[in-house]
Amino acid sequence: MELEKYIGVIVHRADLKLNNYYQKVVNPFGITVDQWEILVILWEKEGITQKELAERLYKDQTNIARMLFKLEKKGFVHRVTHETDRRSLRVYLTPKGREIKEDILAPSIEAYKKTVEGLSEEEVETFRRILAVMYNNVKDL
Amino acid sequence: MELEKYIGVIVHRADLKLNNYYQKVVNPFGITVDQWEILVILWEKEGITQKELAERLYKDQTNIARMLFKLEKKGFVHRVTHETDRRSLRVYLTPKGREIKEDILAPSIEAYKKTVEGLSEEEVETFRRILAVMYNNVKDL
DNA sequence: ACTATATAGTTGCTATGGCAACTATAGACA
DNA sequence: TGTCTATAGTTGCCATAGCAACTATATAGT
Repeated sequence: MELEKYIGVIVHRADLKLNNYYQKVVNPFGITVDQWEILVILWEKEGITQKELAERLYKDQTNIARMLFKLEKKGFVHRVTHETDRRSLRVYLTPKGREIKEDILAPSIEAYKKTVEGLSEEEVETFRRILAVMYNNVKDL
Repeated sequence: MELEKYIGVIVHRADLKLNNYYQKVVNPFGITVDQWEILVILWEKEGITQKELAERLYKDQTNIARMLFKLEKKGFVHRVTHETDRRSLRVYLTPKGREIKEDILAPSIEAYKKTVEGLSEEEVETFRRILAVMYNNVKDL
């Protein structure tokens, strides 16, 4: 069977190219794409714990912790021990972390538009639907 | 804009899950998914150079070299200096490398079927087409 | 109150990805 | 032939991903 027939192979290739492009978009802000994902969540709601962040982003708690450490080192976020559960850490934005929210929005939307260029709204929706089916097909295997 | 609206985000998540599943499929053979990709190419044609492998797989030559090093260490491939260009290395399968080709085919096809379960042939083709459009949209940006 | 178990987070290890710098060889051109 | 440039591959660095082992704290059950 040809390599490109496997869904995982072509999705992986697309993922790398997309990530590569998105990285260039957020590069001027001094963050990585994955760090940007964390910030997007925090712009919506601060004070959530690392575990909640991990669940919200479908990412490994280990890696969330490490990314937060880097974001903290760069001055975008800070972490505070949970008042009633000293095992947990609440994550908050610094002024610097809040500041870039508005600046990064336009380039982000621009990136989205470039990604779906030449495709109808309906095609994009179809894509999302099929991707979700595939995701659910393999997620618990 | 909501995080899940970004194509890169959802494709990345799907990629991780797919990779995770495919990894379990090839695990019993003692290889990783990316190493499997290399083997698939070699099963089709041996003696190509690392550079050709990288181009064929749309992967970084650096990483191809490292994966080949691991495959060599595990005894699946061996590398021979090109007869007329001593900068190049030709990659060949060992008997062990050829052996698993047949054994791995059935589980691979099974994995493909599970991935596209519940989708029509046409839907899968549509998905491939749209993914290709997105890929081409961002590949040179 | 005491013990056993569960949970939040961290550390260490190995995998790929991508980039820059480097070595060695090949090829082009004067 | 000698030099300059291009190319194949390697090494080093930093990014995320995922897993196992570990620490510290919280909670359930006795």
